[in-house]
Amino acid sequence: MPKNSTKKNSDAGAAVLAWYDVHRRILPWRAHPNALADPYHVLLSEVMLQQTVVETVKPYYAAFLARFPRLEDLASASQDEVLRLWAGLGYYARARNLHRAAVVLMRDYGGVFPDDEAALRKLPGVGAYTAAALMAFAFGKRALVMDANIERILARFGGIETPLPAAKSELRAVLDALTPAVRAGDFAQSLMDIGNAICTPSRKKKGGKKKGGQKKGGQKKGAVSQPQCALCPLGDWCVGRHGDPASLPRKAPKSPRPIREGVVMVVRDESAEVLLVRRSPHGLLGGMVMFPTSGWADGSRQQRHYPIAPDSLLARLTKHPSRQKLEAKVKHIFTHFTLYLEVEIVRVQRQELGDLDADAFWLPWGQLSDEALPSVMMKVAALVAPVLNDENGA
DNA sequence: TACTCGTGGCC
DNA sequence: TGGCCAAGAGT
Repeated sequence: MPKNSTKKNSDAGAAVLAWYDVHRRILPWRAHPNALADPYHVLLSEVMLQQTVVETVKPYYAAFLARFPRLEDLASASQDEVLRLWAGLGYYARARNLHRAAVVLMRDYGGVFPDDEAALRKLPGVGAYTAAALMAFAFGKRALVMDANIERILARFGGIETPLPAAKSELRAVLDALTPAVRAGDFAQSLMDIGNAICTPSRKKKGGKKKGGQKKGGQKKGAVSQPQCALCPLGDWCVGRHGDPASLPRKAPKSPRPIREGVVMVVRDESAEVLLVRRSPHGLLGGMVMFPTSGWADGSRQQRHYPIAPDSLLARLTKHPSRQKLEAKVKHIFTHFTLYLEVEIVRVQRQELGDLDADAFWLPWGQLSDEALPSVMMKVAALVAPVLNDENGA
Protein backbone atom coordinates (compact mmCIF):
# COMPACT_ATOMS: atom_id res chain seq x y z
CA MET A 1 0.00 0.00 0.00
CA PRO A 2 1.18 3.50 -0.68
CA LYS A 3 2.70 5.13 2.30
CA ASN A 4 2.36 8.48 0.67
CA SER A 5 0.54 9.75 3.71
CA THR A 6 2.43 12.80 4.87
CA LYS A 7 1.68 16.23 3.52
CA LYS A 8 5.34 16.70 2.71
CA ASN A 9 5.40 13.63 0.48
CA SER A 10 2.11 14.33 -1.26
CA ASP A 11 3.06 17.96 -1.87
CA ALA A 12 6.49 16.96 -3.16
CA GLY A 13 4.97 14.33 -5.44
CA ALA A 14 2.52 16.83 -6.85
CA ALA A 15 5.31 19.32 -7.46
CA VAL A 16 7.30 16.69 -9.37
CA LEU A 17 4.29 15.97 -11.60
CA ALA A 18 3.63 19.66 -12.20
CA TRP A 19 7.27 20.11 -13.17
CA TYR A 20 6.94 17.23 -15.64
CA ASP A 21 3.97 18.80 -17.38
CA VAL A 22 6.09 21.84 -18.20
CA HIS A 23 9.68 20.62 -18.49
CA ARG A 24 9.54 17.00 -19.58
CA ARG A 25 11.81 15.80 -22.37
CA ILE A 26 10.19 14.64 -25.59
CA LEU A 27 11.58 11.20 -26.34
CA PRO A 28 10.67 8.77 -29.13
CA TRP A 29 9.57 5.99 -26.77
CA ARG A 30 7.73 8.20 -24.33
CA ALA A 31 3.94 8.63 -24.16
CA HIS A 32 2.18 11.92 -23.59
CA PRO A 33 1.49 12.87 -19.96
CA ASN A 34 -1.32 10.84 -18.45
CA ALA A 35 -1.19 8.40 -21.35
CA LEU A 36 0.11 4.86 -21.70
CA ALA A 37 2.98 3.70 -23.87
CA ASP A 38 3.13 0.55 -26.00
CA PRO A 39 4.69 -2.16 -23.82
CA TYR A 40 6.86 -3.38 -26.71
CA HIS A 41 8.24 0.13 -27.13
CA VAL A 42 8.85 0.33 -23.39
CA LEU A 43 10.66 -3.00 -23.31
CA LEU A 44 12.81 -2.15 -26.30
CA SER A 45 13.77 1.30 -25.05
CA GLU A 46 14.28 0.35 -21.42
CA VAL A 47 16.58 -2.54 -22.26
CA MET A 48 18.60 -0.28 -24.57
CA LEU A 49 18.72 2.41 -21.91
CA GLN A 50 20.22 0.11 -19.30
CA GLN A 51 23.54 1.76 -18.43
CA THR A 52 23.34 3.73 -21.67
CA VAL A 53 22.66 7.42 -22.25
CA VAL A 54 19.62 8.64 -24.17
CA GLU A 55 21.50 10.16 -27.10
CA THR A 56 23.34 6.90 -27.74
CA VAL A 57 20.12 4.89 -27.72
CA LYS A 58 18.06 7.03 -30.12
CA PRO A 59 19.48 5.78 -33.45
CA TYR A 60 19.48 2.15 -32.29
CA TYR A 61 15.89 2.42 -31.12
CA ALA A 62 14.86 3.85 -34.48
CA ALA A 63 16.71 1.12 -36.36
CA PHE A 64 15.11 -1.63 -34.28
CA LEU A 65 11.61 -0.25 -34.67
CA ALA A 66 12.14 0.09 -38.42
CA ARG A 67 13.33 -3.50 -38.78
CA PHE A 68 11.12 -5.01 -36.05
CA PRO A 69 7.95 -2.90 -35.90
CA ARG A 70 6.14 -5.42 -33.71
CA LEU A 71 7.07 -7.87 -31.01
CA GLU A 72 6.44 -10.79 -33.34
CA ASP A 73 8.91 -9.38 -35.87
CA LEU A 74 11.62 -9.37 -33.23
CA ALA A 75 10.69 -12.83 -32.01
CA SER A 76 10.89 -14.34 -35.48
CA ALA A 77 14.30 -12.84 -36.28
CA SER A 78 17.55 -14.72 -35.80
CA GLN A 79 19.73 -13.90 -32.83
CA ASP A 80 22.53 -13.01 -35.22
CA GLU A 81 20.43 -10.40 -36.94
CA VAL A 82 19.51 -8.89 -33.58
CA LEU A 83 23.20 -8.81 -32.62
CA ARG A 84 24.11 -7.17 -35.91
CA LEU A 85 21.65 -4.35 -35.26
CA TRP A 86 22.90 -4.10 -31.68
CA ALA A 87 26.60 -3.99 -32.63
CA GLY A 88 28.33 -1.00 -31.05
CA LEU A 89 25.77 -0.52 -28.30
CA GLY A 90 27.55 -2.77 -25.83
CA TYR A 91 26.41 -5.17 -23.11
CA TYR A 92 25.46 -7.74 -25.73
CA ALA A 93 23.70 -10.02 -23.26
CA ARG A 94 20.95 -7.41 -23.39
CA ALA A 95 20.37 -8.17 -27.07
CA ARG A 96 20.37 -11.91 -26.54
CA ASN A 97 17.98 -11.62 -23.60
CA LEU A 98 15.72 -9.16 -25.40
CA HIS A 99 15.37 -11.60 -28.27
CA ARG A 100 14.68 -14.48 -25.87
CA ALA A 101 12.09 -12.37 -24.05
CA ALA A 102 10.30 -11.69 -27.33
CA VAL A 103 10.24 -15.41 -28.08
CA VAL A 104 8.87 -16.20 -24.61
CA LEU A 105 6.20 -13.51 -24.89
CA MET A 106 5.02 -14.91 -28.22
CA ARG A 107 5.16 -18.53 -27.09
CA ASP A 108 3.80 -18.29 -23.55
CA TYR A 109 1.64 -15.17 -23.66
CA GLY A 110 0.38 -15.08 -27.23
CA GLY A 111 2.28 -11.87 -27.83
CA VAL A 112 0.40 -10.02 -25.08
CA PHE A 113 2.52 -8.57 -22.29
CA PRO A 114 1.32 -9.75 -18.87
CA ASP A 115 -0.01 -7.00 -16.66
CA ASP A 116 1.86 -8.54 -13.74
CA GLU A 117 5.13 -7.36 -12.31
CA ALA A 118 6.19 -10.79 -11.04
CA ALA A 119 5.58 -12.35 -14.45
CA LEU A 120 7.45 -9.57 -16.24
CA ARG A 121 10.30 -9.94 -13.81
CA LYS A 122 10.80 -13.52 -15.01
CA LEU A 123 11.45 -12.50 -18.62
CA PRO A 124 15.10 -12.71 -19.67
CA GLY A 125 16.81 -9.37 -19.19
CA VAL A 126 13.91 -7.88 -17.22
CA GLY A 127 14.95 -7.04 -13.69
CA ALA A 128 13.39 -4.98 -10.94
CA TYR A 129 13.82 -1.69 -12.76
CA THR A 130 12.53 -2.74 -16.18
CA ALA A 131 9.56 -4.66 -14.74
CA ALA A 132 8.52 -1.62 -12.71
CA ALA A 133 8.99 0.63 -15.74
CA LEU A 134 6.70 -1.61 -17.81
CA MET A 135 4.05 -1.62 -15.10
CA ALA A 136 4.13 2.14 -14.73
CA PHE A 137 4.73 3.34 -18.30
CA ALA A 138 2.72 0.78 -20.25
CA PHE A 139 0.03 -0.27 -17.78
CA GLY A 140 -0.44 2.81 -15.64
CA LYS A 141 0.10 0.92 -12.41
CA ARG A 142 1.73 2.27 -9.32
CA ALA A 143 5.20 0.70 -9.32
CA LEU A 144 8.47 1.65 -7.68
CA VAL A 145 10.72 2.60 -10.57
CA MET A 146 14.22 3.06 -9.25
CA ASP A 147 17.21 3.65 -11.51
CA ALA A 148 20.53 5.38 -10.82
CA ASN A 149 19.01 8.83 -11.41
CA ILE A 150 16.22 8.19 -8.96
CA GLU A 151 18.56 6.64 -6.41
CA ARG A 152 20.65 9.78 -6.49
CA ILE A 153 17.62 12.03 -6.02
CA LEU A 154 16.28 9.88 -3.20
CA ALA A 155 19.60 9.78 -1.38
CA ARG A 156 19.72 13.57 -1.47
CA PHE A 157 16.03 14.07 -0.79
CA GLY A 158 16.13 11.78 2.23
CA GLY A 159 19.65 12.67 3.35
CA ILE A 160 20.57 8.99 3.18
CA GLU A 161 24.23 8.52 4.05
CA THR A 162 24.42 4.76 3.77
CA PRO A 163 26.69 3.92 0.82
CA LEU A 164 25.32 2.25 -2.31
CA PRO A 165 24.50 -0.48 -3.02
CA ALA A 166 23.64 -1.25 0.61
CA ALA A 167 21.36 1.79 0.71
CA LYS A 168 18.94 0.41 -1.87
CA SER A 169 16.32 -0.88 0.55
CA GLU A 170 16.38 2.39 2.45
CA LEU A 171 16.04 4.33 -0.79
CA ARG A 172 13.17 2.14 -1.88
CA ALA A 173 11.30 3.03 1.30
CA VAL A 174 11.79 6.72 0.58
CA LEU A 175 10.53 6.14 -2.97
CA ASP A 176 7.49 4.25 -1.72
CA ALA A 177 6.61 7.17 0.54
CA LEU A 178 7.00 9.64 -2.30
CA THR A 179 5.38 7.83 -5.24
CA PRO A 180 1.82 9.03 -5.86
CA ALA A 181 -1.10 6.65 -6.30
CA VAL A 182 -1.83 7.93 -9.81
CA ARG A 183 0.53 8.91 -12.64
CA ALA A 184 3.32 6.82 -11.17
CA GLY A 185 4.81 6.52 -14.64
CA ASP A 186 4.92 10.25 -15.22
CA PHE A 187 6.28 10.66 -11.72
CA ALA A 188 9.16 8.25 -12.37
CA GLN A 189 10.00 9.79 -15.73
CA SER A 190 9.87 13.22 -14.16
CA LEU A 191 12.43 12.13 -11.58
CA MET A 192 14.65 10.79 -14.35
CA ASP A 193 14.43 14.09 -16.21
CA ILE A 194 15.19 15.95 -12.99
CA GLY A 195 18.13 13.63 -12.38
CA ASN A 196 19.40 14.29 -15.88
CA ALA A 197 19.07 18.08 -15.87
CA ILE A 198 18.99 19.28 -12.26
CA CYS A 199 19.92 16.72 -9.63
CA THR A 200 23.04 15.71 -11.54
CA PRO A 201 25.92 13.58 -10.32
CA SER A 202 28.75 15.55 -8.81
CA ARG A 203 31.94 15.78 -10.82
CA LYS A 204 34.52 15.70 -8.17
CA LYS A 205 37.43 18.05 -8.45
CA LYS A 206 40.84 16.96 -7.44
CA GLY A 207 42.67 18.65 -4.62
CA GLY A 208 40.99 20.80 -2.04
CA LYS A 209 37.82 22.79 -1.92
CA LYS A 210 36.79 24.93 -4.77
CA LYS A 211 36.93 28.65 -4.35
CA GLY A 212 34.00 30.96 -4.10
CA GLY A 213 33.64 32.42 -7.54
CA GLN A 214 32.56 29.55 -9.77
CA LYS A 215 31.09 29.83 -13.18
CA LYS A 216 27.39 30.22 -13.03
CA GLY A 217 25.11 27.47 -14.08
CA GLY A 218 26.13 27.46 -17.66
CA GLN A 219 24.38 24.25 -18.60
CA LYS A 220 26.20 22.54 -21.43
CA LYS A 221 24.76 19.96 -23.74
CA GLY A 222 25.14 17.15 -21.27
CA ALA A 223 24.98 17.03 -17.52
CA VAL A 224 25.94 19.83 -15.24
CA SER A 225 28.80 19.32 -12.88
CA GLN A 226 26.94 20.30 -9.73
CA PRO A 227 23.28 19.92 -8.76
CA GLN A 228 21.11 22.91 -9.64
CA CYS A 229 18.99 22.91 -6.51
CA ALA A 230 17.48 26.31 -7.21
CA LEU A 231 15.67 24.80 -10.20
CA CYS A 232 14.41 21.68 -8.44
CA PRO A 233 10.70 21.18 -7.77
CA LEU A 234 11.59 19.25 -4.62
CA GLY A 235 12.82 22.53 -3.23
CA ASP A 236 13.01 22.84 0.52
CA TRP A 237 11.55 19.39 1.05
CA CYS A 238 14.95 17.99 0.10
CA VAL A 239 17.10 17.21 3.13
CA GLY A 240 20.29 17.13 1.12
CA ARG A 241 19.81 20.63 -0.17
CA HIS A 242 20.39 21.98 3.31
CA GLY A 243 23.77 20.26 3.51
CA ASP A 244 26.12 19.15 0.74
CA PRO A 245 23.93 17.45 -1.87
CA ALA A 246 26.86 16.79 -4.17
CA SER A 247 28.34 14.43 -1.58
CA LEU A 248 25.35 12.09 -1.96
CA PRO A 249 24.82 9.33 -2.70
CA ARG A 250 27.81 7.78 -1.02
CA LYS A 251 29.29 4.84 -2.87
CA ALA A 252 31.37 1.86 -1.91
CA PRO A 253 34.93 2.13 -3.28
CA LYS A 254 35.58 0.43 -6.61
CA SER A 255 38.19 -2.18 -7.25
CA PRO A 256 41.02 -1.15 -9.58
CA ARG A 257 40.80 -1.97 -13.28
CA PRO A 258 43.45 -4.51 -14.37
CA ILE A 259 45.27 -4.58 -17.71
CA ARG A 260 44.99 -7.50 -20.11
CA GLU A 261 46.90 -8.12 -23.31
CA GLY A 262 46.53 -10.24 -26.39
CA VAL A 263 47.18 -10.48 -30.10
CA VAL A 264 44.66 -10.34 -32.91
CA MET A 265 45.26 -11.41 -36.50
CA VAL A 266 43.62 -10.00 -39.58
CA VAL A 267 43.91 -12.86 -42.04
CA ARG A 268 43.52 -11.95 -45.70
CA ASP A 269 43.28 -14.48 -48.49
CA GLU A 270 44.10 -14.28 -52.19
CA SER A 271 40.70 -12.85 -53.05
CA ALA A 272 40.75 -10.10 -50.44
CA GLU A 273 38.45 -11.81 -48.00
CA VAL A 274 39.17 -11.81 -44.28
CA LEU A 275 38.75 -14.55 -41.71
CA LEU A 276 36.22 -14.04 -38.92
CA VAL A 277 35.26 -16.12 -35.91
CA ARG A 278 31.97 -16.12 -34.06
CA ARG A 279 32.32 -16.23 -30.28
CA SER A 280 30.49 -18.67 -28.10
CA PRO A 281 27.04 -17.44 -27.14
CA HIS A 282 27.79 -16.66 -23.50
CA GLY A 283 30.10 -14.41 -21.56
CA LEU A 284 32.14 -11.51 -22.82
CA LEU A 285 30.99 -10.36 -26.28
CA GLY A 286 28.93 -13.54 -26.51
CA GLY A 287 27.70 -14.31 -30.02
CA MET A 288 29.65 -11.44 -31.54
CA VAL A 289 32.04 -11.71 -34.49
CA MET A 290 35.79 -11.16 -34.09
CA PHE A 291 39.04 -11.39 -35.97
CA PRO A 292 40.94 -14.47 -34.72
CA THR A 293 42.45 -13.51 -31.39
CA SER A 294 44.48 -15.04 -28.63
CA GLY A 295 43.12 -15.18 -25.15
CA TRP A 296 43.35 -11.92 -23.24
CA ALA A 297 45.73 -12.55 -20.40
CA ASP A 298 46.60 -10.58 -17.34
CA GLY A 299 49.35 -8.28 -18.57
CA SER A 300 50.99 -7.67 -15.22
CA ARG A 301 53.60 -10.40 -15.66
CA GLN A 302 57.02 -9.51 -16.98
CA GLN A 303 57.05 -12.27 -19.52
CA ARG A 304 53.80 -12.05 -21.34
CA HIS A 305 52.35 -15.12 -22.88
CA TYR A 306 49.09 -14.95 -24.67
CA PRO A 307 47.06 -18.09 -24.30
CA ILE A 308 47.15 -19.69 -27.74
CA ALA A 309 46.06 -23.29 -27.97
CA PRO A 310 48.90 -25.37 -29.49
CA ASP A 311 47.02 -26.85 -32.44
CA SER A 312 44.68 -23.95 -32.98
CA LEU A 313 44.22 -21.89 -36.08
CA LEU A 314 45.95 -19.05 -34.32
CA ALA A 315 48.97 -21.23 -33.52
CA ARG A 316 49.30 -22.08 -37.21
CA LEU A 317 48.99 -18.44 -38.17
CA THR A 318 51.66 -17.51 -35.66
CA LYS A 319 54.14 -19.54 -37.72
CA HIS A 320 53.10 -18.10 -41.05
CA PRO A 321 55.97 -16.31 -42.84
CA SER A 322 53.81 -13.45 -44.07
CA ARG A 323 53.00 -12.13 -40.61
CA GLN A 324 53.19 -8.36 -40.47
CA LYS A 325 53.06 -6.89 -37.01
CA LEU A 326 51.74 -3.35 -36.87
CA GLU A 327 53.47 -0.71 -34.81
CA ALA A 328 50.37 0.64 -33.17
CA LYS A 329 48.37 -1.38 -30.70
CA VAL A 330 44.66 -1.21 -30.10
CA LYS A 331 43.66 0.02 -26.66
CA HIS A 332 40.14 -0.65 -25.53
CA ILE A 333 38.59 -0.03 -22.13
CA PHE A 334 35.98 -2.46 -20.89
CA THR A 335 34.12 -1.95 -17.65
CA HIS A 336 36.37 -4.19 -15.63
CA PHE A 337 39.66 -4.32 -17.56
CA THR A 338 41.75 -2.38 -20.04
CA LEU A 339 42.81 -4.33 -23.12
CA TYR A 340 45.89 -3.84 -25.27
CA LEU A 341 45.87 -5.81 -28.51
CA GLU A 342 48.82 -6.33 -30.81
CA VAL A 343 47.59 -6.39 -34.39
CA GLU A 344 49.08 -8.55 -37.13
CA ILE A 345 48.19 -8.90 -40.78
CA VAL A 346 48.61 -12.38 -42.24
CA ARG A 347 48.37 -12.92 -46.00
CA VAL A 348 47.53 -16.50 -46.88
CA GLN A 349 46.31 -18.76 -49.62
CA ARG A 350 43.02 -20.03 -48.32
CA GLN A 351 44.02 -23.66 -48.86
CA GLU A 352 46.99 -23.24 -46.55
CA LEU A 353 44.71 -23.14 -43.56
CA GLY A 354 43.00 -26.45 -44.20
CA ASP A 355 39.65 -27.11 -42.59
CA LEU A 356 38.24 -24.40 -40.38
CA ASP A 357 36.13 -24.76 -37.29
CA ALA A 358 32.42 -24.33 -37.69
CA ASP A 359 32.52 -20.93 -36.00
CA ALA A 360 34.99 -19.50 -38.53
CA PHE A 361 34.09 -18.02 -41.91
CA TRP A 362 35.43 -15.80 -44.69
CA LEU A 363 33.96 -12.46 -45.60
CA PRO A 364 34.81 -9.85 -48.24
CA TRP A 365 36.66 -7.02 -46.58
CA GLY A 366 34.08 -4.52 -47.78
CA GLN A 367 31.24 -6.26 -45.96
CA LEU A 368 32.64 -6.03 -42.44
CA SER A 369 30.17 -3.39 -41.38
CA ASP A 370 27.29 -5.79 -42.02
CA GLU A 371 28.52 -8.14 -39.32
CA ALA A 372 28.06 -8.07 -35.56
CA LEU A 373 31.49 -6.67 -34.80
CA PRO A 374 31.96 -5.15 -31.35
CA SER A 375 33.69 -1.80 -31.08
CA VAL A 376 37.03 -3.27 -30.11
CA MET A 377 37.13 -5.14 -33.43
CA MET A 378 36.03 -2.05 -35.33
CA LYS A 379 39.11 -0.39 -33.88
CA VAL A 380 41.23 -3.23 -35.23
CA ALA A 381 39.59 -2.88 -38.63
CA ALA A 382 40.22 0.85 -38.64
CA LEU A 383 43.88 0.32 -37.82
CA VAL A 384 44.34 -2.20 -40.62
CA ALA A 385 42.17 -0.47 -43.19
CA PRO A 386 44.82 1.83 -44.71
CA VAL A 387 46.99 -1.18 -45.53
CA LEU A 388 44.31 -3.52 -46.80
CA ASN A 389 42.43 -0.90 -48.76
CA ASP A 390 45.62 -0.23 -50.71
CA GLU A 391 46.24 -3.87 -51.44
CA ASN A 392 42.67 -4.58 -52.38
CA GLY A 393 43.12 -1.74 -54.79
CA ALA A 394 40.43 -0.35 -56.93
C1' DT B 1 27.37 -9.69 -1.76
C1' DA B 2 30.47 -8.98 -5.31
C1' DC B 3 31.75 -9.80 -9.83
C1' DT B 4 30.85 -9.75 -14.86
C1' DC B 5 29.32 -7.37 -18.72
C1' DG B 6 30.52 -2.31 -23.52
C1' DT B 7 30.76 1.99 -24.91
C1' DG B 8 31.20 7.01 -25.30
C1' DG B 9 31.25 11.58 -23.14
C1' DC B 10 32.73 14.64 -19.70
C1' DC B 11 35.96 17.36 -16.81
C1' DT C 1 44.90 11.76 -19.37
C1' DG C 2 42.18 8.88 -16.50
C1' DG C 3 38.47 8.12 -13.52
C1' DC C 4 33.59 8.61 -13.23
C1' DC C 5 29.18 8.08 -15.02
C1' DA C 6 25.03 6.17 -17.57
C1' DA C 7 16.71 4.56 -17.71
C1' DG C 8 20.77 -2.62 -14.72
C1' DA C 9 20.64 -7.71 -15.07
C1' DG C 10 22.63 -12.25 -14.40
C1' DT C 11 25.13 -15.25 -11.65
